Amino acid sequence: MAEGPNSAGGGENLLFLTDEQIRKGIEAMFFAYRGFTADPDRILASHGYGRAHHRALHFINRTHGTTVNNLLSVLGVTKQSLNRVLRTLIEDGLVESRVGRTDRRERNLYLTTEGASLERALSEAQRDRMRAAYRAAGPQAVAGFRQVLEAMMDDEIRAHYKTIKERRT
Amino acid sequence: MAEGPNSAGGGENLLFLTDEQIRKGIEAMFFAYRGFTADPDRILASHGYGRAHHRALHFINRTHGTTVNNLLSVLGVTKQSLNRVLRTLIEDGLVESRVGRTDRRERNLYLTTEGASLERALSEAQRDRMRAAYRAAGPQAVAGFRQVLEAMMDDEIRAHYKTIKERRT
DNA sequence: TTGGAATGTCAACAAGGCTGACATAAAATG
DNA sequence: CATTTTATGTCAGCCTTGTTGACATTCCAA
Repeated sequence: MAEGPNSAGGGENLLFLTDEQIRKGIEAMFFAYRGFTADPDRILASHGYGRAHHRALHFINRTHGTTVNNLLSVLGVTKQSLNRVLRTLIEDGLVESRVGRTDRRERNLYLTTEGASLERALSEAQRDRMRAAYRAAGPQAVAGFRQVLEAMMDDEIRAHYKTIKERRT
Repeated sequence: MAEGPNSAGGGENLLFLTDEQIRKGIEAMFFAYRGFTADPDRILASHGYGRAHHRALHFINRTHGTTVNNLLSVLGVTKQSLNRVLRTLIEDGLVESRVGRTDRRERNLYLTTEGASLERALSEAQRDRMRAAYRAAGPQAVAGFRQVLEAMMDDEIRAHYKTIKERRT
């Protein structure tokens, strides 16, 4: 038969999975991620913040009152690293940290009015680009985009993502 | 009509572009990129290298004999930053830097046997995950994935990407 | 031949990861 | 009630990888 390296199994058509195709996908991912972060990065820089601050603001905004531990597992960083970022956000009055009601060891995190305002500016910039890309590619492409991205996540992380996915706000 | 915030024009159906959809896409991008880099990161760490080394190896491998300037514009970093990475790779015998024949200010970069070997290990790990994701999502999803990613790049970067795309090896 | 562009190097600094050690308070458990 | 575990914060030190600025070298073109 001599079908080449991608003829292995399952009865499905896997000929589209050439190394060349996949290599292009890798580079597309690399270049697209740069575009994806470019706009918020500019805003952040003008405020003296970095991407780490953006991520914290984003996830605090998405799940109001989340705990530090929760945030750690979503962001996948150490508490020391997150703490440095949180401390500056709290000092600058963008984030409020309240002692937990049921468990007073916990800290529940909320955006202040000012924090919500910066978060909105950042996510609007990012959404604008994403919206333009979606629009250019069309609904069917977007569905495929999401499918591939979801399949690319680590299992544990996919659980986080799905939690977010099912939430109704 | 009261169609909501996404009813603006063009005659196309843009109702799928809800802020909620787009927010999910943003988070998918964030989580997927982590998965995308996780496997090579582990290999790199065991060699005492970081992502910057991976990127350099990748693009030197793709365009043998590329110059430093060329690499700079693809990677989007300063020459000082790239130089530090290149220096360690050269010192460790993974990359060879030859003085340009026509212009002796230029340095043409090549992977050594050892460098090519590490590059292969890194890209194989990354391709394995990408292949699994592609396989799980199917050919149509992959096409959509690539369309959206391409639309998300900066214009200048898209030019780089397309150059790569059209190359026949 | 001289000035400017391209290239590379050195030094210093910052962001944001990491580990390790330690403190505190509160909850859970014996 | 005593002890252990959990959640959080903090200090110190290290690494990678980005940044600027200053400066040397090389080449090309006016």
